[in-house]
Amino acid sequence: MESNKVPDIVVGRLPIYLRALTYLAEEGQSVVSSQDLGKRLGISSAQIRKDLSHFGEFGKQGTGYEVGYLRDQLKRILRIEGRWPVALIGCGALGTAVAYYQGFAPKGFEIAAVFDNDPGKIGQRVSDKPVMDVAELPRVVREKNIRIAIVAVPSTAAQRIVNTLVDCGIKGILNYAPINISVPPGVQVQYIDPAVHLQRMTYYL
Amino acid sequence: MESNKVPDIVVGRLPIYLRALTYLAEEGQSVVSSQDLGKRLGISSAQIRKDLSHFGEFGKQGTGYEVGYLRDQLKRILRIEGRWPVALIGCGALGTAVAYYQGFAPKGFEIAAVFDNDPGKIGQRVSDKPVMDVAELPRVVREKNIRIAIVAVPSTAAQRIVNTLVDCGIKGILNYAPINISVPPGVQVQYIDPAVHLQRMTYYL
DNA sequence: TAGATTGTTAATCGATTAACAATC
DNA sequence: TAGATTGTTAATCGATTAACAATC
Repeated sequence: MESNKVPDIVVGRLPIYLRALTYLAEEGQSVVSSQDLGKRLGISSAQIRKDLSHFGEFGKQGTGYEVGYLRDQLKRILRIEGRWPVALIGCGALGTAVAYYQGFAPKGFEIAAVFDNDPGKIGQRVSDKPVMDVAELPRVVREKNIRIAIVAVPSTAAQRIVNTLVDCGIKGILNYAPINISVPPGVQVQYIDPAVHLQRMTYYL
Repeated sequence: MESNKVPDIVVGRLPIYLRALTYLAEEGQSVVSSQDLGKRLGISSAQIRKDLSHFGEFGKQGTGYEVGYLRDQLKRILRIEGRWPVALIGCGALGTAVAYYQGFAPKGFEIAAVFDNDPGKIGQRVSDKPVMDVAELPRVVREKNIRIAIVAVPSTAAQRIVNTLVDCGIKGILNYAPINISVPPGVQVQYIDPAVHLQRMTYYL
């Protein structure tokens, strides 16, 4: 095990491994080799072994990896054994869809609070949660110990709300607004922009 | 200009550059240097110049890049001068949200047809488009000359529908199902899995 | 002209892969 | 034991960066 700095690109692959292992566990497969897993993901077996070796020794020579065990270890490494509370900012069409999305809970996240700045929306319920005034962000973030936020506001409002979030102590932001935002060091940002993914494909068509 | 094979990672950054240039053009900025742009995106100026150099010479020494011109060149390179018709498969909560998403049109895509296999949904309208039977996929894809599809079906159905799409001649797939799918060479796949992005951040929290 | 910035080369840096001893 | 597969090392491959001549 090398306990130095693990490359971001390696950390970025762990959730992909985890997703595949969770699937295999559901399928009832109890053991998987790096070769099996690699074939499934389009990744070389050497890369999988090297990636995992950053965190420890999880396999058995001649056999491979115990699916459930490796899955749990990856959850531990990624710190998603429990359930992270997440703040959702923006309750328009996109934000509402995010609020109803079923995919977060099984992966270790729950929308703990929903915010908007439209008086017409504040107080209403979305996916069984009350929409709160953005002004309440600092209080709620503190009270619920929220460290991650999902930004689903219009592009024009994105940087402003991100600044607010950072001030509230948010350390991870998942940004659905199709715009680059800037954050201070130590704050993680990930982007979801489906159009960008489509544009990555057209070059090859 | 090097007209050999352009690395995928370079092609992948072009939509990011394009997004920033579109934004700058809207802001009324007419010229941008690689340094400006890089600072905005958190990318080195050298990398931006190197990336662009794969496709031609677009800048002017001492000045930088004309924003509108470079934006249009990137659109040309990415082949998004026109509007690509896209098939949307799956009309549940997620698919419906995708159908209503406003972000595709300005980036060069339009949902040209919506499909589901639920008789209760077929014939209804979603975002002003009729939901069609998946059985009609081959005909519609051919008639509308569709080459890109968005998959928003349950994980359990994803690989099956992807196989159908590939048989229909689809060459690019944007997959919202949280599962790895396999496709033959020559078919592009991109993934949208918000939970994976969240999991990439928790490691650092 | 002086200052700024490009496009490109060469050097550096980092990631992937091949290979294999260890061992289940 | 024989076969298979891990974890790790060293080699390879590719991507990023520094530097600078060219030139606007």
